Amino acid sequence: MPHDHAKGDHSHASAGDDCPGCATPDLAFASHDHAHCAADVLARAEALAVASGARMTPVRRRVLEILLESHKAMGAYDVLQRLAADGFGNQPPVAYRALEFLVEQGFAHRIRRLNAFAACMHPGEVHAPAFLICKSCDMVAEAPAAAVRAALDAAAAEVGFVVERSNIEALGLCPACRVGA
Amino acid sequence: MPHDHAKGDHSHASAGDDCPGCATPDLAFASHDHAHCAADVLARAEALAVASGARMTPVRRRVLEILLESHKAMGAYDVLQRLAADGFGNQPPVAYRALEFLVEQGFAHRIRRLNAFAACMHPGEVHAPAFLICKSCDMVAEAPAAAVRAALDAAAAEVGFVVERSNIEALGLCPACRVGA
DNA sequence: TTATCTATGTTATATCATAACTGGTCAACC
DNA sequence: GGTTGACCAGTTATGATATAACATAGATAA
Repeated sequence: MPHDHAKGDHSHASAGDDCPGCATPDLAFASHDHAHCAADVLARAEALAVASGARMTPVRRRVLEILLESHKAMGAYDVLQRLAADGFGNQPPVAYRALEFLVEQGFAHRIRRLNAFAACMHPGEVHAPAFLICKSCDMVAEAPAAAVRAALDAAAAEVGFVVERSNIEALGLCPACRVGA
Repeated sequence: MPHDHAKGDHSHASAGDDCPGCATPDLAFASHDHAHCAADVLARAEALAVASGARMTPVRRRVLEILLESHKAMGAYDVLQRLAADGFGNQPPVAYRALEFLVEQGFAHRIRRLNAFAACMHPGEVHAPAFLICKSCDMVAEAPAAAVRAALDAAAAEVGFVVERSNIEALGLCPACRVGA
């Protein structure tokens, strides 16, 4: 098993078991079959939605698909433009509501540093990611950050503060861009 | 010595040595003589600016004073309103430029989660703070987060990512509000 | 003292986000 | 079948945050 999932090994909706997300936690920065990667994540999200009773409507699905097209974060208005081109509404709330749903369900993440959103590459897995944002190619990866969260909780506990939610984002250079520049 | 400063023990511009910032890293959440606290931080920032050749102009000083009035983060437009009331310009760039200067100098921090700014309570000390944001009283404390940063650097390094800047913010309940609620 | 640099002020606009209301769809229930 | 209630999508309108670009004025350095 490539890595531990907090909920045990997840089951893939698609056939086969060469899930890129399992093979590489730093998926975004690794070269991979992105079509497979995106389809796999989408399928997993769909399955989770069915399981939890959350309604994966056409707009919501389309927004997730759009986010999954690349490992970059997208602004709500960029998403909106794409939606409008596909015949969906073209007013901000359409995009924001779908994005909010995806974030709530854990199918997408909000990257505060960029005022943008990125598809979650590990839907259904309990993960507390740190976001690694490459300033050169704009790609965003989710790094496993259990240790970081633990350190943060400890630092907070030291002053009597109880952490409820946190965002941990790092700006820097991904492996590929570090070599290039 | 209350705690270690990376640059050695700082010297206080004000007399005495009962610097609240030294006594309590979780300054914001501890009850303290805030007038003293603010004056001390301001004096330290002024001294640092002189030392580094950075120009602490009237607007910039005033913005820092405003931020120092409480341990809460303030939006740029709130700051602007205060500036305008004091006879400074009342257009957004006036506030944004002063805030940008303060952040660059390390005299203030940007809290991305709040789209707001808070005075740095440890100017001149090398520190990599995590921000603890109380969702009840809105106060923001800087927790010493060297360990958190180290964990983040390590998690990033594992996938070949080099961290340049990072923001670590936690939302939760401060000691006082935790008791109250 | 002139040239240069930096800071402030202003106008205008870009970008990000949400409130409030309208109408449509679907399932549960009578 | 019709009604109800929940939820979703669409729209209008506005609010909140942030920056580009240019004009003016003050400090610094030659």
